[in-house]
Amino acid sequence: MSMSEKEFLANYRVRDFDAPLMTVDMAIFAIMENRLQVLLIKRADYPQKGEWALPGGFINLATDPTLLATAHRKLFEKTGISSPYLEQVSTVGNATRDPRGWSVTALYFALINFDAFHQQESQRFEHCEWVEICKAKSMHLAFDHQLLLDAALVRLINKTRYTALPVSLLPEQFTLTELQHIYEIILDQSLEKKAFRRRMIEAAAVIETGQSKVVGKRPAQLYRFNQDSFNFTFPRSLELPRIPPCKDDHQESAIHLNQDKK
Amino acid sequence: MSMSEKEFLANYRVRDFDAPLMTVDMAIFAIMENRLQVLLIKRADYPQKGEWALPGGFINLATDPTLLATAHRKLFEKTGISSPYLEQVSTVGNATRDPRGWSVTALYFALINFDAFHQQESQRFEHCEWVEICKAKSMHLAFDHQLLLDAALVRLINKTRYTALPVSLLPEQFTLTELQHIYEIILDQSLEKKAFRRRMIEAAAVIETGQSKVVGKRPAQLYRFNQDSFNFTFPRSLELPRIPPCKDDHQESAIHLNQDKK
DNA sequence: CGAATAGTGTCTTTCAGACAGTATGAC
DNA sequence: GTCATACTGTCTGAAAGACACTATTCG
Repeated sequence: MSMSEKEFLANYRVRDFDAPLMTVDMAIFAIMENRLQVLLIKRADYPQKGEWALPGGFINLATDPTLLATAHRKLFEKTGISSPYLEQVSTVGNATRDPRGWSVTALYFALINFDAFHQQESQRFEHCEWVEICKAKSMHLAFDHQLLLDAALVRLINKTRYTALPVSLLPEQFTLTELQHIYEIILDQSLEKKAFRRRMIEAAAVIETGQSKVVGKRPAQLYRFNQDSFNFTFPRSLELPRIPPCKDDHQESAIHLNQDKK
Repeated sequence: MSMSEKEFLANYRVRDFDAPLMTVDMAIFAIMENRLQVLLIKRADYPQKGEWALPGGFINLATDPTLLATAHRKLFEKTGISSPYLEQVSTVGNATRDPRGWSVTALYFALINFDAFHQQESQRFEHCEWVEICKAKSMHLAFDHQLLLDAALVRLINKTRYTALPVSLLPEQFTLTELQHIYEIILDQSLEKKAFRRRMIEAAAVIETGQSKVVGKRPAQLYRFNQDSFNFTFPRSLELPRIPPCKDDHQESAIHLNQDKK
């Protein structure tokens, strides 16, 4: 009752209280072979040994200053990359997701350039593999990692519609055609070239570097991401593909419906 | 090595490992007296006894099935409300935010109708108070709760620009003028009446109930939220207030700039 | 030259902002 | 009638979509 804050803290023993397990899990995305891929590991230890899972693990209370630092550490351990795009997606906690007991995981997602990964891969002994999204979606993953992967994907797809986030999947310099291609892969939808370029350039999301790159026939201008627009969002989202007008029948009634709106 | 998953789990002792403290904190918002307010409590116990803080606390591993359930329980304990708008904002964890040690908190934000709160207030013994946002922002709050409050506010303000979220601050039925007023309070910006109504009605975010309500002179149509559009987002955000054109001087050059764009 | 890729001109469409107008009811 | 509040008509403007067009390089 008359204890001071100092006394309270001196007598406080964290271990005296039940606490849930706390982990950090990572959905690490990259583009390779024209597909969006996610890095999965094959669990080397119990529980769920041998199952495919998102990389992740415990916070190192001694060395990780923050939760974000834990995520950076995990990412670096798996990919050798130290400055990726990294964002918290959500935190899931319940009594049943881990057989060891009540457990909470903070899910982060990272976007990396696959070339940067490939070069620095070396010091891994845990088996890990890049898996195409459509395949990963149909796999059985450990714990509730299928749900986590889904949440990360939804976030990526949503943000692709109104930000320049996907630049983080490309190297420093890129052509607008390459960038558009990445958008199309993520959204699984083709985009209008002119509208895409106008949007990127007029909002100054990307900046011309002056250099150019020859891939096919005509050389293409190289662009880089405008760091000023790190938290930039476009004033409108990219639209969903239009419902192709049903030409078989009912076309007239559809037109009537549209006119009713006016 | 040759241990089975069953054996592993039988020998696993959660307490054998260091774990951070894990809490859930709540930013509970309501509108009263034409102001956005947040519910703060005066901490009854150490640490930070006597300081103002966001309501929150530990997960009850025995009774809370999920993290969201913990948030619901906390909210109910403080407000008596069981079906509010409740959403996870973010999770903050680091070694320094709590003097007891490495600690993680999952922040949720809730929107409630103040009338619903008021009626059911009774069984509280911990001192709690509604505080206007501008005042709360200038107060000293326990731990990093000032940062948490800020994160929740940013989320609320952002979502107000592109969703119908603020309906959760009103009773079941409301007039469009009332709803617009709530938007204006949150955004601290006046909105165009016609544009606001068109947006809400044409997107079917709200539905006419047929009933009407007399407040001032002419009776106003009552609307209710369209549950179908729970996860609905408007195709565009409400715009920021235009920069009022500087009439003192430089007006001509401003006009030139506009024309240059064409 | 043709083929292929890079990049532009310009019209339409959608939806928010502006603002003046009309409608309804209390007094 | 006036006044206040509810509600509408309709023009402007910003930014996305559609699509035909030109430009540059390779062979």
